[in-house]
Amino acid sequence: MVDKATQLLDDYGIADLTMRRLARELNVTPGALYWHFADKQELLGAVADRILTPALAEVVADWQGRITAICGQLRDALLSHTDGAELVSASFAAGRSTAATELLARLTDAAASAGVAPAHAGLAARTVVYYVLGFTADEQSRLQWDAAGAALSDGQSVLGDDDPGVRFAFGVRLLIDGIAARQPQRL
Amino acid sequence: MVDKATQLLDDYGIADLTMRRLARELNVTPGALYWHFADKQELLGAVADRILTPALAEVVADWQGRITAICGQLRDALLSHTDGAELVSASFAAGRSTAATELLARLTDAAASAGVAPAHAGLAARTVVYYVLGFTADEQSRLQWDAAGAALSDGQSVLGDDDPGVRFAFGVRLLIDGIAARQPQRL
DNA sequence: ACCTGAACACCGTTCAAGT
DNA sequence: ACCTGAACACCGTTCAAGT
Repeated sequence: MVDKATQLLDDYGIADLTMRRLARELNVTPGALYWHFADKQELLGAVADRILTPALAEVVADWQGRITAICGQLRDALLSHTDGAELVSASFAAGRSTAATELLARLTDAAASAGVAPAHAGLAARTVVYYVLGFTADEQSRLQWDAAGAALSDGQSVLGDDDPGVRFAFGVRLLIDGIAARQPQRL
Repeated sequence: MVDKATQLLDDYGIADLTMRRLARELNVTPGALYWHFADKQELLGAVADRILTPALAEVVADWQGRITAICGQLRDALLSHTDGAELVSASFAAGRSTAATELLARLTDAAASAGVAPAHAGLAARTVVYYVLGFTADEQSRLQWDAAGAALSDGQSVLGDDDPGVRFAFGVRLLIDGIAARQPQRL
């Protein structure tokens, strides 16, 4: 069920991931889905959890390394599925992905390790998540847009400032520096 | 047309801001709307622009002051309309709000003033926008959720750490410190 | 220039009834 | 326990034809 939904997402995108279409693909009536899921959001949350599973690999490192790793794994996971960033963003906002909640908890932990006051660590973590989701949704929509169209004009650069990975890392470092400045005092 | 759409948004929320409903409210046929707007996204972009107009008030200050002001004005504008953050987020992501683009340009300017390399100023600006949209969408959904329900349980605090304004400012400062760290060298 | 009528191709959700 | 049939109340978009 979640398998077929994920496959539908990958093959046709989030706009075509409808309850009716999923039912058709499973050779059941639309109503049948409502015995397994309370509503569409719950189904999407389950798909989000599936997408996020690879991003839950544990990492042993200092707090900067943990944040960098989680951000990178999260972005990779989102980019691995058509409209992945958009779907996970929606499920995260609706609070219907437990995996997203777990990821947030780990970032909160890392922020606390950085010396951010307990009351603020969760805020710092959310700031990071908003960035990764926003950046990746943006990247993915451009990516998918010119995948279906121009055969990438390429432009000038050889290796650098317009590589999405490099651009992504810029923001991650910005956030890490901002978090570092949240320590009670610099040592 | 955009007036009625905005009114519909304020009164019933984004889910009920449909082309058919807007047409009904204007005493026209759904098809009539497509003489004025190419599609629904264009209409939503126009509503987004309307919402964002108050956030375009110019501010004279140093770069930190400009970023803080733009973020605050943006959040206020979003909170002034039902589902404002969600609607503007969608229009921004789809690149169909010119006001959002203008706001991004101003943040890019401020980041450049901060000494961020020209190639990176736009990235820093996007990071800020992702934060404001993410934070405010989150805040607004909670706000609207317990506006329709429990008469706010209130909890413990008297003035502080769980005031959304204070929480919002935390992230803004984090971002500003991160941007400051992007300067070629500290003076 | 601006709108209607009517259609096309869909949605999410509910729920009595069946097996 | 799990699903069907059938309905309810909708969607966005197009386009010939009218005024």
